[in-house]
Amino acid sequence: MDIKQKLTQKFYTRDVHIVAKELLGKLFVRRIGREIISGIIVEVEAYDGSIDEASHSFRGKTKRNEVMFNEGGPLYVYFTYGMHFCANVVTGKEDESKAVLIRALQPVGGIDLMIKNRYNKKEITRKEFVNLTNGPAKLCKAFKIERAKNGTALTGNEIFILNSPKLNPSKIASATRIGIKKSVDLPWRYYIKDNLFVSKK
DNA sequence: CCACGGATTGGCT
DNA sequence: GCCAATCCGTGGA
Repeated sequence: MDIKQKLTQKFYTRDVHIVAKELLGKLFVRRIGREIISGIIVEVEAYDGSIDEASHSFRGKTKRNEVMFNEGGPLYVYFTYGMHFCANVVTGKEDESKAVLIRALQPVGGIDLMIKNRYNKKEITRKEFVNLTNGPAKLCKAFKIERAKNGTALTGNEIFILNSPKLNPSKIASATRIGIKKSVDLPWRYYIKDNLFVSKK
């Protein structure tokens, strides 16, 4: 079957909510030179520029959000709070401006390098391990994703996502999104139930 | 465990 | 000038 295959553009050009839910359980992979870092996607949020006031693209295209207006496939990386980067998977057709924020990963491969990237040390506590990738800016730090990665094609070999069987819907929960002040009631956050690395129930 | 506030840049009103 | 799709340390229960 198509286990362990890289997701293709066709996967990303579909509806943002379908893509968001199907991304759960898939392996997010980052190659840095010869090293590989990877983690299972366990929490995401959908943003829809056409009807969603919380979306960066709700008020139209700007220099900052222009990647969101591409056809599904690239990574949209934004800078916020003066110090953090967060990563989104752009979905849908050209000019739709819909994207999926990656909120949390369960570390799988390259964990030593993740720890170095995030804490700049070797030994960490159990609490620090749980905090390695359980938030959108935390995982970007661990995976070395910053401004220069904005627009990176997920069909390339630097940042990509590997396919895996679709999760049973009973394992997926939906809830309101975190950290926004507009469109607060939309239940567009999706996460894997009972996973240790989900940022918030 | 929870609540609160400071950090710190840059986008856009 | 305002404030953000966040994180972390502090202080109290």
